Amino acid sequence: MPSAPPDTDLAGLASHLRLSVFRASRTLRRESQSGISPTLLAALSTIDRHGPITAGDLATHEQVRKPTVTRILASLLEEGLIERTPDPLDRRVAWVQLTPAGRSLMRTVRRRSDRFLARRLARLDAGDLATLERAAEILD
Amino acid sequence: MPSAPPDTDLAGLASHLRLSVFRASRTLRRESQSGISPTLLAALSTIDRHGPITAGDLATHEQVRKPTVTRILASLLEEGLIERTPDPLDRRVAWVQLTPAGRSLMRTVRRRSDRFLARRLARLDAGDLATLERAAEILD
DNA sequence: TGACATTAGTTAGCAACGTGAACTATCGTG
DNA sequence: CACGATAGTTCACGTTGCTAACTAATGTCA
Repeated sequence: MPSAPPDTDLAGLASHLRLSVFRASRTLRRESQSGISPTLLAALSTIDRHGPITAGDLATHEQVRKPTVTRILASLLEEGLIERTPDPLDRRVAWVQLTPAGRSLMRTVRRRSDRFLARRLARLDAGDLATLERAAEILD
Repeated sequence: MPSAPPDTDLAGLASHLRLSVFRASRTLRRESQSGISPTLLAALSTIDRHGPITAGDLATHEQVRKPTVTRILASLLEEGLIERTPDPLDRRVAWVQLTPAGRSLMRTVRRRSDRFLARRLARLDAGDLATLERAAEILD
């Protein structure tokens, strides 16, 4: 029913989308199975993609506050997945990047660790896959 | 590039979708603004839609374990949004349904409380909206 | 230069959320 | 009636995210 009042559509879609995304996220969190939590993995992925990055920029990308980033980075450091390099010009900031171990983990995860989700996706047809692909971009 | 090896596509999509859904959920959680947390709202919505329901069935629908449901229901009860009716035949179970206050809240939320998300959705074109609508169904 | 605002990041304390393990109460079945 | 299965609860724990308040370094401007 694409001819319903736009406001109604938006509100309904917003409500539906919120619940769906929320529940999907909960399920994904439970099925992480990559030895690293979704939170850490998302951050690691961002650090991987955006090269050396500061904590502040990471907070922006991850849509998270700075104290949260502090803790995320502490965990990743502890796991040996990232390393910090102090900025020689501005001693308040440090640049963060993946260690070889971090890169290795990202490769593993990207290549074969998403079995759970991939198996579910495999049940969908090409049209639905395209829809999800596009939806992911829109969500970003 | 719809002709790439299916496995590669699936893994990439899975990885992308995971991160997108995850971050979107985080953002939505922060912007809840309906006087009730996303967790409670999702549960309330399920109770609303699936009529009187038991705690176990709610756990299944919400993709959550039973102890979590216990706590969710306790919160909703405390807020006066739901009520429990003991099953007369099986005294282990109780049926949960919305109170008038709960129904009223759901109406409000569905109708106009999703301003944040709706405002963002308003920037998208019809095609993208349809995509998201479909994606929400697929995610379910 | 030296006071003051700004910026980067941390620490501390709090609350929400979800879990597994162990428990109670009830039900069904041989 | 004993014994296993089922519905829920309690308990203790870990993760995640936040705000408020802090430290430290930087920039600005009289």
